[in-house]
Amino acid sequence: MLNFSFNKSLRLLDATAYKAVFDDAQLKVSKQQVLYLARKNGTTTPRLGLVIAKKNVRHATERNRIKRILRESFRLQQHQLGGIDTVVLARRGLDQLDNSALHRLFNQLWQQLYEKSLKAEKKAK
RNA sequence: CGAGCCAGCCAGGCAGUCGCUGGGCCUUUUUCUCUAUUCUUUCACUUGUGGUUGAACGGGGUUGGGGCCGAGAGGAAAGUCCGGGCUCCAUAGGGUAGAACGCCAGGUAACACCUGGGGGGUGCAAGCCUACGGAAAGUGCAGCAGAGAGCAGACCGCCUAAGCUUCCUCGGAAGCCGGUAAGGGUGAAAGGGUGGGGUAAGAGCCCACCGCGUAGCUGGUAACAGUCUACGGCAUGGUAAACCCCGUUCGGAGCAAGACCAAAUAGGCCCACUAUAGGCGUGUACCCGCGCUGUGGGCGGGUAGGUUGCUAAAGAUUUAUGGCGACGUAAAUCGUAGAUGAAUGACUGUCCACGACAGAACCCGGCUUAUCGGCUGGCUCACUUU
Repeated sequence: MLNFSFNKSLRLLDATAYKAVFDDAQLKVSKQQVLYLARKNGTTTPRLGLVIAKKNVRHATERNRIKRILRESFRLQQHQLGGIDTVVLARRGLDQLDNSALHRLFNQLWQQLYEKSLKAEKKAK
């Protein structure tokens, strides 16, 4: 039985961790409303960081909703990803989507990210 | 039943699966650590004590894993517009400047809030609105229209008594000099209103009533009110969310406040050691040469980071009691989010009225703004029926 919990070890916890991803984004996946930046973290578990700017998503309730659904989708996909640190940035218009559309969007992007990371590994070899 | 007014309450429910945050309890050698007892190693001597080495078996704390239990956004959590608590800094006292407030009384920790009362406005009414001190200290401002807009003003109209001139039928007529704020007209506003007297025509010019002002009296804690009394012929147009004047209040900065612990790197201070030394690198090794460089320890400030502040509170509910009321007092009961790259959820099913506005960030009291609907109570008006 896999463990689908989502505790602090699966999050980016401070500015240095965020900065590492921003400065060395090996993998990028994006759609009109979101951008994923990611890099290897040298461990076997993935970690997630969120940047939902007030500028792009006006209301606090909408920001909370997006973050919750993002974390939920990450929680369910975590075993596919391996040791990757990811920062997700919201763009304008993300708050226009409803919950099910958000789920679809995020799952699609996690899939793309996973495939890209496999390719990158093959190249390295 | 229709239209409307006021006050208060609710903010999708239920079930299943998977999660998040911080509590409580249990469990697990998972980490580090403290410690009782027993045995053991070795040393000292005052010969059974103390130190020391290791082990066994307990107990506690801490960290990690697992399990169970119960808790977990709002009426506005929002805007950050007021007021306070709390924290640090400053502070003899007074004044100036500046800001806020502005009918009266009360409530409160305090307020720009609330309650009660008064004045004004508005609605048939229940009610609602009210920035409601001073224009009789000074300065300023006011489009268009209009003759004139603040020591008023003759455009039309009205008058021709007095004075002058001319004519004359000696009654008067015309003109000049003028008079006049009743009427028309302009304007948001034209310097009290109505009636009478008066007059050439008029005019607070005089009178009555109404209104206004001042002083008194009466009622009221007061704002204020009065069908009361006296006096004043009437003066003082508007604007103070224009400057201003008067009265009252106000020290500053904020939880990124403040307190504590505290890496790495750089720098500071102190102490010890060392100057033909030592360390590192290098010439194949030694001797020796060359290049680079003081070494070790401690202290304090302080950054990242962590802990705390951090939720028990001017607290809620109920009852009693004082008060018209806001609210106060007393007793009993309850113990109600505390995150920090930031939790309080996601999915599925189901029911219905088909779910609005919207997310705590030190904490309270207000105000303001947003809001799908639903429910409860009280009241007003209109209609119908009896």
